[in-house]
Amino acid sequence: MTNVVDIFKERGFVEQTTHDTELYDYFDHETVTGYIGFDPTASSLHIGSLVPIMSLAHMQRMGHRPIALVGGGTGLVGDPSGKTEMRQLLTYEAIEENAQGIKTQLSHFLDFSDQKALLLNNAEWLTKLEYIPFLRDIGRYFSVNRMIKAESCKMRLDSEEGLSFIEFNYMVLQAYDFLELFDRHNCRLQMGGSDQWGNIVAGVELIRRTRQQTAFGITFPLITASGGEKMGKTAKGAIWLDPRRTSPYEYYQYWINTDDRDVARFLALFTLLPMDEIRPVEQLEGADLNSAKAVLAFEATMLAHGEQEALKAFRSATSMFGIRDIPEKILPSSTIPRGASDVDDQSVPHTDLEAAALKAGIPAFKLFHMVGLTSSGGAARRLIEQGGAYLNGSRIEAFDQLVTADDLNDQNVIVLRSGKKHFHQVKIK
RNA sequence: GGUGGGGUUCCCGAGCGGUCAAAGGGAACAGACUGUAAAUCUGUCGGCGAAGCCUUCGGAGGUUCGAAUCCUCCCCCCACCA
Repeated sequence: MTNVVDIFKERGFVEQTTHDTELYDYFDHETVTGYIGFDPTASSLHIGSLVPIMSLAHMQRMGHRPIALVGGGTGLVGDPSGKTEMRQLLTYEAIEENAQGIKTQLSHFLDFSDQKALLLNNAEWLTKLEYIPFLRDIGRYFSVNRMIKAESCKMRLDSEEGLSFIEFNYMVLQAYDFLELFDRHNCRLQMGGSDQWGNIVAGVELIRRTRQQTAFGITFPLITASGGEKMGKTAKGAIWLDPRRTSPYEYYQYWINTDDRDVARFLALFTLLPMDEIRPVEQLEGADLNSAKAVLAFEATMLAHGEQEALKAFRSATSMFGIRDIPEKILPSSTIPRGASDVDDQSVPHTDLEAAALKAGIPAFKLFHMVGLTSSGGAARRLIEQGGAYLNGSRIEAFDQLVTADDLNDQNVIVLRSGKKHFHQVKIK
C-alpha cells in the first residue's frame, strides 16, 4: 500500500475527490505536485490547519511534491466559504508578517530543502493582475449562475449579512491560483477543507477549459471532537502551533485530554505512526487507552515542536500527574519513553516571585489571580470557596490563607493547582 | 435617497422607566463520580480583601428623584422600495 490516495483514505483524510480512478492512477504513475492554500489571517496556524498540513507531509513522505500556498493575495480579499460573516480585511503589511510566521511553522512538518516542497505566496501573481485583462481572460469562463448556486455562496446569500462583491470574487481568484500553479509547476492537485470544494472544482474546471488538461481535487472532512464542536477551541481560545502562543506543555495537555472516542481517529490523522499499530487502539480501555492518549500527545507535540520539547512536556506531565508506564505493546513505533523515565517539571507553567514578597505572605486568592490560574481575584475566591484550589496537593480552606516561604517544597517551589489539571509553579528568584 | 427593523454581559437571546449586574439556553470553571475521558447531578459564572461601592446594555448628549428601557444627534447592520 503505497498509493497516497489509499493512505489518505485509510487515515481518514478524504471527504470527497473529483476523479476517483484517474486520481489514483495519477499518484501511481507520476510524481504528484499538489497544493493547499493557507490563509494568512493570523501570524500562526492552529490545530484546525493540522489536517491539511499532515496531508502534505504524507505526500512528501511518499515521494511527491507538496506546495504550501500562503494566501497573501487572496487574504486581501477574504474567503466567504463557510463564514457567516464577512471577514475583516487585513492590511498588506499584516498579511506579509503572518505569512512569515506560517512559513516557520510549516517547515517543522515539511522539508523545503532542494525544492522537495515549495512555499509560495499568491500575492506574487494576484497583486499584479489587471482588472480588464483578467475579466477577459479568466472571468469569461465563470458562470455567475453557477457561482450563486455554490454552497459557499448560498449560505451567505441566504444570511442577513449578504455577500459583498469582493468576497464573491474569491472563488475566481482561487481558481486562478490553481491555474497559475498548473502553469508554473505542473501542479494538478488541490486539496482543502470540505468548505473549499466549490473553489477547488472551479479551479479544476478552469484548467480544463483553458488548458484542456485534467486536474484533481481532494477535500478533507471537517474534524470535530466527539464531545464538543470544532477542534482546537478551548476556553483560552485556539490551540496554536506557535510555541509563544500555546506552549508545548499546553499543546501536549490539549492532546492528552482527547475524548476516548477520538483517540484512534486522531492518531491516524495527527501522527505518522503506522496504521497497523493504530487499529488495535480502538479496542483499548481504561489505563491502556490513556497510554494511547499519551502517545498521541507525545507524537503530536513532537511533530509540531520537536522531540526535545515533546520529551519535556511528557516529563512535566509525569511530574505533575504521576508516573505513567506506557506498555511496550501499545503503539510500539512511538519513541515515547517507556518504563522508568526521568521526571522534569521544567515546562510546567511557572512564575518567578521575589523572595521578599513571599516572606510577607500572599493571600492565596491573590496568588492564584497573580499567577493567571484564575481571571480575577473574585474568580479565585470562588474557586477556593468551592474547594477547587490546591496548594502543594492539599485543598486550600480559606480564600485569604497566607502563602509564605514555609510552603516552599524541597525544590524551592510552590505548586498551585486549580481543579484537576491546571498546575502552576511559583519559584523564587 | 425613502420606509421599516435592528445593535444587550464570551456566544445566542429576553428585557422596553424603578424590584436589572440584567431571564433562559449554550460555552466555560469548580465539586461529587472517574481514568488528566465521556455521561450525569450540584454549584459558580462583570470588578473590588465583598460591607457596600464601582463599571457594563453601539457612541455622544439630554429628560427624570431614578434610564438597557423615554428624547436628540451620530455610527454600524438588515429588509423592502428608488
